[in-house]
Amino acid sequence: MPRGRPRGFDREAALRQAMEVFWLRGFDNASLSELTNAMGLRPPSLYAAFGSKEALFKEAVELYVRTQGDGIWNEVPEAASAREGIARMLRATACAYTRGAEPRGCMIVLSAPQMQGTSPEVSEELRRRRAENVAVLERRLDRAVAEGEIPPETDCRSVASYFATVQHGMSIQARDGASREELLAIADCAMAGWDRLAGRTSETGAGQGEETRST
Amino acid sequence: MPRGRPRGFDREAALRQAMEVFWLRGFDNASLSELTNAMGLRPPSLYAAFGSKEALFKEAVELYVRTQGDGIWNEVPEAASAREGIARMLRATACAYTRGAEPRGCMIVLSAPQMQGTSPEVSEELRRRRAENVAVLERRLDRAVAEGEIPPETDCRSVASYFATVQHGMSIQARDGASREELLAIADCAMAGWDRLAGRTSETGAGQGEETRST
DNA sequence: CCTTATATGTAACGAACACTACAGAAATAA
DNA sequence: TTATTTCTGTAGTGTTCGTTACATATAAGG
Repeated sequence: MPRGRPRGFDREAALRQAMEVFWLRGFDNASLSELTNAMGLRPPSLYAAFGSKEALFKEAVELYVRTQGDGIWNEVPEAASAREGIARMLRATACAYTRGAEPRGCMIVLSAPQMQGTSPEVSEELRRRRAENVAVLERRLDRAVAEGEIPPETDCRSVASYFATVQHGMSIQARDGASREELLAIADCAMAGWDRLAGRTSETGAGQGEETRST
Repeated sequence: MPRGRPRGFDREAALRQAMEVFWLRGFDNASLSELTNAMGLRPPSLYAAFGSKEALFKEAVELYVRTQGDGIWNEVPEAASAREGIARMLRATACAYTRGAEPRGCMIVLSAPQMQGTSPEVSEELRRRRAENVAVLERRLDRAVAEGEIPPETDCRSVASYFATVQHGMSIQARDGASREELLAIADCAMAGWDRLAGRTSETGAGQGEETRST
C-alpha cells in the first residue's frame, strides 16, 4: 500500500529501545549517537520516522505511560476503596522500580527533574503528567468521600500530594539502589498514617487487613 | 604575602554564584559559559581557582550543605525527641524549598538524579550524601529506642528510609511549583503515621502537640 | 519501461561543549 | 632595576552535540 521504499526497521521496537535509553539517562544526557546505536539505525532514518529528538522523546514517554505506568496507576480508580487503591499503587511502584535490570525509578520523574534542560517543552510535558497523577489520586479520594469511605473533612488535595510525593521519592531511592523489600517497607510506612489522614468510618474494616509491615 | 599577581575576584562570592547555577540547572545542564557569566570571570580564572567543572561542583555542594542543608538537618540530632527532630526537619525542608526566588528543591537530589550523567564521580558523591542523610535519621531513631522514646521493635531503617523518601519527593514537588503551604501540608501528612510507625510509649505526650494539619 | 515516492548510508553542517596555550599584566623578592 | 610568580584576557584546541544535503536504493503507479 505505501508508495516508496519500505522502512527497513521495526518502528515500535526502535521506539522501545529509545524509551530505555531516555529512561536510563534522561532527556538531555541521552545523545543522538547513543539513541541511534540502541535503536539500530542511522540519524536520517530516525528523523524521517520520528521528526526530532524531542518528538521521539514524547513518543517514548507515551509508550512508557502505556506499558509501564498503567500497571501502577490503573489500580487507583479501579480498586474497591481509595485506601486499597493507593496501597496497591505504592506496592506496584515498589515492584516496578526493582524489576530486573538497570532502569529503575520513574521515567516521568527522572527524565528532566531540574525543569531547566534544553527543552522547556519536555520539562512542561513531564510536569503535566506528574500533575495528572496527583489529580488521579485526588479524584479517587473525592470519590471515597462521596461514597462515605472517608470523612468529608478530609483534605483530599493534601493527602493526594502526600502520596504522590512518596511515590516520587521512591524513584530517587530506586536509583540509589534500594531493594524491592526496602521500597515495599517504605510503601507500608507511607500507608501507616491512613487512619489519621482520612479518618476512620470502618465501612471497609479499615483497622485490619494486611497492610502491617512485615520485613 | 602571596607571591604573584593577586586574584581579581572574590573566590567565595564566585563559588556562591556557581552553586546557584548548579542548583538551578543541575551538573550536566550547567555549561561553562553559563558558570563563568554568573561568576563574573573568564574560563582560565575558573580553572586556576577551582581546577575543573567537576571540582567546582564538589566545592559548590560543600557550600550548599554548609549554608543550606545545615538548617534542615541540624534539627534531627539536636531536637529533644526523634519525633520532634524529624517533624522539624520536614517543616524546615518545606520552608527552605520555597524560600524566595527560583532555585527550589534540594541540590543534592536534583543535580544529577539519573545517576548516569557525564561524571560518575558526581553521581556517586551525591548518592553518598543522600545515604548519609538517611543514616542521620536512622541514628536518631536508634537513639530514640535507646532512650525509650519509641519501642525496641521499631524498624528504624525502614522508618528512616521512609522519611528520607518523603523529603526527596518534596524536591520534585517544589520544582513543579508547590507552595510553602502545600509542602507543609505534605510534611504533616508524613508525620501522621508516627504512632503507628514508632509505637507510642507516651513519655513525650505523643498524642497531642501541634502536628495536626490545619490548612 | 519511466515516473514518483519514500528510506537509507555517507558525510558533513554550524553550534556548543569542556578545556587550555600563550602572551601580557600585576604583584613580591632580590 | 631585574627576576620570579601568579593571575587575566584573547583566542583558540579538539570533541561532541542535534540535525541535514545529497546521492543511492527500493518500492508502487502509470
